[in-house]
Amino acid sequence: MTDDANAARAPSGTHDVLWPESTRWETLLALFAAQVERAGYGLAHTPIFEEVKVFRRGIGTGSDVVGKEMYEFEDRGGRMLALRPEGTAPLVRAFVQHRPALPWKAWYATPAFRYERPQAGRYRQHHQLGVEALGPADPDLDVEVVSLADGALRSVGLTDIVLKLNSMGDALCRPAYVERLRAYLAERRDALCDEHAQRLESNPLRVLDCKRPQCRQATDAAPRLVEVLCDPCAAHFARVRRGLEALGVPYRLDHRLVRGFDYYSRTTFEFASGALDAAQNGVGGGGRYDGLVEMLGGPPTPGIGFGIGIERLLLACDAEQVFAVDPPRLDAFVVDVTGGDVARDVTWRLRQAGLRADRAFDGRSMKSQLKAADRSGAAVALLVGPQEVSTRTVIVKPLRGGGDQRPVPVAEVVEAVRAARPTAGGPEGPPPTRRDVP
RNA sequence: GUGGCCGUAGCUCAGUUGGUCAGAGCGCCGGGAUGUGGCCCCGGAGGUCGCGGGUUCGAACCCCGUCGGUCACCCCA
Repeated sequence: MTDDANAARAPSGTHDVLWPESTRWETLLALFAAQVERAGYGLAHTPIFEEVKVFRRGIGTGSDVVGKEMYEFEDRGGRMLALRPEGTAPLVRAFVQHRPALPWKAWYATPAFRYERPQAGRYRQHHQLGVEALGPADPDLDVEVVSLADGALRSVGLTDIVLKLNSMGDALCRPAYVERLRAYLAERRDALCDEHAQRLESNPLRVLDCKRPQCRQATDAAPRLVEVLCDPCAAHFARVRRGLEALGVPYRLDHRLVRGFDYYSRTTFEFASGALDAAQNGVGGGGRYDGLVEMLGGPPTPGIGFGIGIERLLLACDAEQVFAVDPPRLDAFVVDVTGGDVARDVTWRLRQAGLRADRAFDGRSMKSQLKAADRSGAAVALLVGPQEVSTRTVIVKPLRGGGDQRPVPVAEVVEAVRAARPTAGGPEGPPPTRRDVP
């Protein structure tokens, strides 16, 4: 990029998604929507910003996301607001506010904002696809949600992904475990990295997912939460595991999986792409949050959900060389060298008939217009010169594949173009061509 | 927030130890007799070398600052 110093540009950490890349996004959204709606989830839109307390109470002030990464601001009325850093808390807030009938299953596609230093796969505005299911404490709901996330990732062709699974216990068994872990680690404080020696008191769980070798060593033999779950949590977790196995969803138990938000309880999970060697290889994650609704002022209501990062999912697709999506092509491109009346009328007519049609502007030469027709990817070019005008015809010239050009009466143009279309779609036009999408 | 690397035409990049160093490929625009794209040929537009300051007789090349990008840490999608 060699912009002038004063040329406008997207803010640091944000990015534009322009055509044709945007067709991948569209296709992804459509695939995702089809899968989760098939499972009874309905689309929910909530505001892009919320009162700060929605996130503070739900995610927890101890997390980095809330502590130092939120886009907070005070509006003109003195309200403290924040751009959403994730998707769960806003949806739970909406639940608390509207109290829809249970079970309530919703999905969303939304931007999320975090003030972090940008790097590969990490943006200040990124986008997430996700679902939330409120009401049932049933472990089969966990199975449903995890398998939906797994299915969403696999539906775009990803295969090199690992599902990591853990249980964080509940308010009964976790506190006891945390104390035990703290005591265990306290004896080995010197073996920990500086940072976690510090954080030992405030949040010993986080030491478990430290990547530094010394911390890994110190925690290898540490007591594991899954081994000391209370009976109900253990039974829940066992049922979840059995369900995933029954559905053929492969997973790997990971006792170090301690997700960053305070609201998680019991089942937590994360998907990592093996194709991404960057530090940001997590393409999605989620978990159960049985206390969150109460934290936001609602009645005790269990819940579980997941979020998938769109940018990271697409990066993983690039790395695995899957989910290449062809942008939709035009059915016809009108080339008119007689002043444009025919281009104007014929193009309009084709569009009215549900066909994809475009044309050249500014009265360019035939060569120029044909080049544009070629670049557009249109199936046929419709040529109009003085002779065609006088005979009220249009030359239909195939641009792709074989076939000779032939004159067609203007009155029959729509049918001629429809017949020349590469795909036999409905009157609304062909669907986007998808490659590598099962 | 901390650190490493980078910043030359729309894109990908060349630019020797500072002195025709402002270039190439692709893309874009135009042309290749008599209305017809893709291949090929010819021509053209387009950059105050991110920005500001400094060193020097002279800087795209050196120094400082700044902005942006990128990678890593932290954390996460």
